[in-house]
Amino acid sequence: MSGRSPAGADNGVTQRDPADAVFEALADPMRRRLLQTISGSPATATELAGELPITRQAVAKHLTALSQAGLLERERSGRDVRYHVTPAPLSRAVSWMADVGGQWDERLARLAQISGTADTGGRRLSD
Amino acid sequence: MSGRSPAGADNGVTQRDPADAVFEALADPMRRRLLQTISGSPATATELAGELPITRQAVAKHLTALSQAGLLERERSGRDVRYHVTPAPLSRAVSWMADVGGQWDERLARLAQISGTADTGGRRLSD
DNA sequence: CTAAAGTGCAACCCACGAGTTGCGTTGTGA
DNA sequence: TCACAACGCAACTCGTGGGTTGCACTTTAG
Repeated sequence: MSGRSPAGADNGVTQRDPADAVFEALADPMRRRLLQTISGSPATATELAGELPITRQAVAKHLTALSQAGLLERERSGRDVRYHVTPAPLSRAVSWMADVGGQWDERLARLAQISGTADTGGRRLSD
Repeated sequence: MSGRSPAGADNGVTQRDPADAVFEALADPMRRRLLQTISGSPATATELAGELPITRQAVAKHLTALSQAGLLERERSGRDVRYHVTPAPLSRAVSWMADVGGQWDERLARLAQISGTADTGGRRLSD
């Protein structure tokens, strides 16, 4: 993404809420791929870089982004750092989607409630 | 987003799958806001621009993006175009997330399968 | 018929992020 | 102790997307 707002001061999207980070993190295909891989089995940046067409540094950046979104957790052991998935934030995202989707599908609505109570505690998470 | 791949030809993320568009569309806060607003009640670009700190043109672009992701549907009536939400693609996204989340929540997994079969027909949708 | 409102291009600007290279630091193993 | 491996930080490049302005086109209202 990019675009900022030469309009000055407040864009209306001033509040940096948690959901932002999650959606932003999931926006990048490479990051989704990483997340998926790690979900299979925890891995280090170097390992991941070995399986991907990008450098370790690039991987590291993505991992940082995913971590900041709360989707990954670092686990250091000696000189290497192993990452594993902490999917909790996903339910907030799911919750938001269900909110937007409305009752387009009763099942999804149920899903929203469940994931909502799962760790969000309730409604309202973004804008 | 940005970044391309000077690495040449195939990055490993060559396949432009549908999920890409959805996640990409949801990445932008303004777009999420639009989606949310429209989900409340269908609206035209000009209407939306009136409630937002950006120009109508910018709104139009976002609406195009959301439409291409299959999240909106245009409905022309005379000189104005009204958009309303078509949330089906969201279930694919949800399905993907549940896939990554694994069995972090058994209930979510079950529902994810359901919403997956809702219009995905099955598993596997991205990378 | 004409003015105004709503859309639809198209060109342009520029911040930001994905990716890179380079180098310093810290562990590990022989 | 010394070499290698995995990290971490920093600087730099460049493409892309969000946003804007400007103008042409079509429909509605008076």
